[in-house]
Amino acid sequence: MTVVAFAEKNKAAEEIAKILGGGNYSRTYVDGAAAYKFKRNGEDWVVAGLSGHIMGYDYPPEYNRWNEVDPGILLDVEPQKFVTKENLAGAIEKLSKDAHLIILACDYDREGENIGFEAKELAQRVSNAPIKRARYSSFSKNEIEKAFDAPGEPDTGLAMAAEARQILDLKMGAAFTRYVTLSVREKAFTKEILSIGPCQTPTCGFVYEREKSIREFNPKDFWKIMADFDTESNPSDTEVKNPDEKKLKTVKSIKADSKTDLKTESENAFSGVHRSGQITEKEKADEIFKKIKGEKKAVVLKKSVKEQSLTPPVPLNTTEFLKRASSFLNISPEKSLEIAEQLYLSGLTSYPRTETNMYAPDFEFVPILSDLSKNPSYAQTIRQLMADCSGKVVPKNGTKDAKDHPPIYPIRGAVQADVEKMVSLPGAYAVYDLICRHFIANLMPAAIFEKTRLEIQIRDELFDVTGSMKKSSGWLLIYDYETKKDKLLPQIREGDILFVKKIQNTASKTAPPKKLMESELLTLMDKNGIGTKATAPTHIETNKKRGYFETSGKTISILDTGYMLMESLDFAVPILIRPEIRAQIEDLIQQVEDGKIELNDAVLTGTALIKKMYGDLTANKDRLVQKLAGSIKSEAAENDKKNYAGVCPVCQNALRLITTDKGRFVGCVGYPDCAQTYPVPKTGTLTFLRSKKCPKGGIAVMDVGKKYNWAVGVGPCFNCDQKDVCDPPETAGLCPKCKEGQMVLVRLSDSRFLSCFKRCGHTQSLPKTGRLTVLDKKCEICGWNLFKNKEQDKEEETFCANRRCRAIGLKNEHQKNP
DNA sequence: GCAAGGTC
Repeated sequence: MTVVAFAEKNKAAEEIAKILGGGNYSRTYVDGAAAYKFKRNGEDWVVAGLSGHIMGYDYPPEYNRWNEVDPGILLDVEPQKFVTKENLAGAIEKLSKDAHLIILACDYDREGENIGFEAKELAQRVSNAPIKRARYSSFSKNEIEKAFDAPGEPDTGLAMAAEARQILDLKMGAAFTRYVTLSVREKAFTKEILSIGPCQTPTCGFVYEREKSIREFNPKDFWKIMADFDTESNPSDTEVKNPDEKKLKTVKSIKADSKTDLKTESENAFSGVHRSGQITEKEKADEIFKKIKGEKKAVVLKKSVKEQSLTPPVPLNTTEFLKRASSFLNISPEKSLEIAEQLYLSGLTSYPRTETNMYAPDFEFVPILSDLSKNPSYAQTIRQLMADCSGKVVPKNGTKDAKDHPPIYPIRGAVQADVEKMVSLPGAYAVYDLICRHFIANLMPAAIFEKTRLEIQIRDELFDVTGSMKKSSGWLLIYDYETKKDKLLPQIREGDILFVKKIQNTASKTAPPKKLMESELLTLMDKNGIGTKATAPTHIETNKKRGYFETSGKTISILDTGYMLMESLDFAVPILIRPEIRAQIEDLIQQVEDGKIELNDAVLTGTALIKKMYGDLTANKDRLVQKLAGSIKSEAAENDKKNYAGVCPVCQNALRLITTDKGRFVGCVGYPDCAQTYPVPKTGTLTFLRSKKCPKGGIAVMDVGKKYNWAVGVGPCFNCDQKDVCDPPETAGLCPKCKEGQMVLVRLSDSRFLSCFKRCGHTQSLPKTGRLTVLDKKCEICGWNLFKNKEQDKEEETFCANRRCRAIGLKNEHQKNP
């Protein structure tokens, strides 16, 4: 007879075995699941490590044929629970058979309780043994022993809360996703899925809101009055009263200047901003400027110097870690989490999925610090830290204690080569290094800055000047991801007279909001309870995969499909793109967790809520489909490089070259809702010239049969009065046949010749090889432009290409005297 | 083929 315990993951199972077995345990495998055996108080114990959920919800197979099932039906059908990991299910049954006591020992949270219940359900198929629950939130010996010595009862409410979430998420996701996807496919051919979900959609909503405020932004004019001051009348005059002070200042200034601020002419020069800051009325700015513009002197009215301390960052939880990896290392949340997972599995850092940002009171920092000293990049700082606090380090803790896992911290010290050997993902060392530096920085003293403020008066107008100088690096010594540059000011006292070097009144416009950064999105998701510590990166990836938004570096840009989907939903079911949707479902789930309502009631109420939204969505089908089908067709057209013409001025969808049996034209993909078309020439191969922009506002410029250009919506380029500006032709001279058109140089891929621009048909040959250019000089005999040709290994040749001219034997003449 | 949540 045995005590069998199930932990949520392999590592946890091993930790538990290590503690309860007093260091003596052995590992076996049962159906692929690692199980750790040991003896405890004379009893046999087995702790098996699971791998997250073993079961999942899905619709019965007959509802999985999209084309045969009305998506709305899915809201009246209950999803069923299936085993998704057969081998683990088998392992649970095998182990449970011989158990006289079964202990659920998954993570102490909602999903952990639920995973435990999955194991419980499987165990009960083969065993009548009592099933208990061990609750622990760290792997301290004390806590683990307590949890397993006196295990409690499983918490049905907590487990059923997760159950409610799974059912409602699936119902909503499946019904909405199928409805939108199938509706759009009625109008636009696409294999892509347009998905909707209670986490992914509000995530996209955040990006949409920012994009909308950028698009709707109205820049406003403002004026700003700036003054440049100097303590000396002539900055090049280096006469110094106190040589020591001067030397010191110079050193400081060079430090700042060499990095960034090369504008400063001397260390005695600095600039200030008029007290009014951004002045919105031009008259007011002009009036101030007029009053002081000739002034040469200013007086320092007030000076204040304050010390400001910048405390170190609190310990890393998952969200904070992902944000910093994105901002500092430019690594996406998904990749960062993957790297952190590998670092964790290699024993280099702690468990990466945690909400907690404070250490347990008995956390031992010193052994880790001394191990980290192995890495020479940290050794010096750690030695200093230990010396300064005489071995008693104190963390700067955060305030979140989710009782799940400790913050992310380094477990072992290692140098770059070792880390890269253990985790062969790009960025692995950068992530490890960030975790180590963050850990050390957290234990270090605050950084101290000296902030100086000056109030300077020109006549009776006030200017503000600020300066800042780092007095003590503190934790910034090891955490130099965001270096703040010093802004140095010369030594100045109240009452000093300054020289005014320049006063400027500059007109500018207010800038639109910036695009959303990935780290900002993570903050928004965290704040609004979208996803969990472990899933935020997945929701971002889902949106990228669906083509709703994309990231370039750290910034996120919405794509057309994403914008149109959000815009349509914002109109039809506004709650769907906002965090409220998650909040409402979460509220129901919480009631299940608290035992206030039953699982069934939560599913019923939640389903009713989803049905209401589904009704609002279907009522606005036309609008939704029109916008989305348009954007999907546009995207396809844009990818069809050969035929893409540009953006339709009427409906903003794509214009493309359409060829039918009856002819060809440029038309809008929004057809039949938008019937915008433009004619194109009937004959000749059409090629879009992407580098050419029509100065008369043509949609695009195309090359027609390598003969002439055509601007879509404008007409043939040779009739255009902008022709010379836009596309100066390489002309030789008047056509000797029709005497109307110019002979232009036609360059084809494999040949070149002169052709009449009026297309009378007259052509004339040119040298077949060599680098050919049309010169500005004219032939004195016939008035044609002269040509220059340089063939490899030959002398450069200048000549008149006019056959008639050459026919009368003057070629040599031209050559001699071009 | 649809969601979100675990974890490898």
